[in-house]
This record gives sequence, C-alpha cells and structure tokens, in this order.
Amino acid sequence: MENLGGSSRRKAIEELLRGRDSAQQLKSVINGTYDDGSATPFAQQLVKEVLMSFTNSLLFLHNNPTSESHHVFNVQVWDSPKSEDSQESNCKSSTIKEPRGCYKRRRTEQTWEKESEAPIDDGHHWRKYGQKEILNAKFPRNYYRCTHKFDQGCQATKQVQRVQEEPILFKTTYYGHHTCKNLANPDIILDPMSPSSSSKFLSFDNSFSTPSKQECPFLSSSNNFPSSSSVKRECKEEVPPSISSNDYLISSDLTFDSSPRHHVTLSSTLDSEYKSVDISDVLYDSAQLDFVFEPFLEIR
DNA sequence: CGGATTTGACCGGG
DNA sequence: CCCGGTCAAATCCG
Repeated sequence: MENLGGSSRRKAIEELLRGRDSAQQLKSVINGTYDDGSATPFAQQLVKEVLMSFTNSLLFLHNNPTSESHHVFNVQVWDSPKSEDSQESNCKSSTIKEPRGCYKRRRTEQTWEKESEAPIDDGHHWRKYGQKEILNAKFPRNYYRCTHKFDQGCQATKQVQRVQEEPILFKTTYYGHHTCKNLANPDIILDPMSPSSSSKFLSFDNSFSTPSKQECPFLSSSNNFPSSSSVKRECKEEVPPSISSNDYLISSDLTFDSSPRHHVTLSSTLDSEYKSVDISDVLYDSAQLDFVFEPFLEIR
C-alpha cells in the first residue's frame, strides 16, 4: 500500500540496471570486436556516455534519501494490481502458518548463463535451497538464493547444474541482480550489475585498447589468485581436484574469443518469450541491442 | 547453538 | 498430470 512511488521507483531502478547492462554488453562487444584498438572512437565515446548516464542515474536513485531511501527492497510488497510482473501474491500477508505460500516463478528478470569446469565463486554468499532431478539430465540441478534474501531483500538466485561427466562441466544460470552489500570475496564479482560495486569500479576513461582490465579486476590470470589462503568457498559442491586455476575464474566481461567452454549467454525475458542472445549473434549483429531498449520504453 | 544443507512435500504452469 | 521451482522440517556441521 501507500508506496506507489516506491514501487515505480523500484521499477525505474530495474530498468536502469537493464539498460546499463545492455550498454555494458555493447561496450564489451565493441572492445572485443576491435581488440587492436581500431574501433571507431565515436562509437566508444557513445557507449561511454550511455553507460555513464545509466550509472549516474542509478547513483542518484540510490543516494536519494527520500521515500524508501536506501533499501529498494522494502518496497517489494508488490501490492499494486498486477503490474505486469505476475507478482500475483498478496497471500503472504498473514504471519499465521498457512499451508504454504504461493510461489512466484518465471520471473521476468534478465538471466545469464556461464559454463565452467567447476562451480563458480562469484563473490557472493549463496545458500542452497533445493535440488532437483531434471528430466533427461544426468545430474541434478541445484538451486541457490542469496544468503541476504531476508536480511537485505536480495532477490538474486542461481541454478547450478552439472552437464557433463568428462570433462566435468557445470552450467550456472543467474537470475536477478544482487542488491545486497556483503560480498564474500570482493575481488571476484561476476554480477555485472550489482549497483553497489559496479558503480564504483566503472571508470569510464580507461584505455579501450586494453579491455577486460577495468571490468575484471579479478581476472588477469592466475597471478593474483588468492594464493592458497582465504579460499573459503561458499559453493563447495564436489569440486573436482584437477582444476587449473586459469580455468577457475570466468570473465564477467564477454570474452568470447578465448576458450569455447567458457561460454556466456545473456538473455532477457522480454514479452513472455525467452529470448536468448548468443554472443556470436551479438558480435555480428550488435544492432539488436538497440531494439531491446525500445519495447521496454513503450510498454511500461 | 546457530547457520547451512538435505530432502521430500508442495505449488502452479503448461 | 507431469515437471521444475520453492518451501521448510530435519539434519548436519563448525
């Protein structure tokens, strides 16, 4: 109730996050396409500005102490009548033990997938909440949510599924963005749109000829990998012992030219269609990032 | 003892 | 009704 401004504000933030992510992807595409630094400076400049606009807007919204102030998730009582998001749930209203809550599923959030040879430590606290045998899959699928779902309202979840036996291959699918502050390992951030962190290390005036430096301060090969010290992982599901530390870290930037098994797929559930954007598609048709913007601005 | 995991039940979409 | 996502009681573990 009474947080109409709050819920629309939350939506605005979500849209900005999406937009910023798209801009970030586009920036990565440009960087990756012309890794010799021969990209047109005009395009680079444009992407920089778009990215900066999104980040600044987010900063303004986050720093503005009006209304619900710092925590957007307080607004998430989703009471407004069916705001397209299919949050058909005012059933949690009572604290009485009801038979069971209603589950909201198929969220209309952006998702992205990663494949790796080991479960990924993405720097966030994950708590396993389920495991399911999946039809036609050799291995069960594990469900994780952010540990700070309740104390900070962080809605991020992920699914980790082993997809191969030899070589061992895991696929991790992320849903939603982290709004929590506590990072398990601040050096490793795979969520490209965590508003707290990314707005800090996005310095827009770095040289574009050396990509994957500003967005992946954690990457840079095995040199600065935490040397046998605080490797207290949150997801410690049967980590196979034979992992070269090179393969362990995955770039949050879209490094599509390097190893094929680190395949990243970004997708957004637009109009009820699970629309997947493969990296190679984006590479050769980056224009589709443009019309990803349009429907959002019109419909909502 | 408190937090994380396990695991079977529950829920709802297709 | 099947299947995948989620809940939550029981259990584990530091």
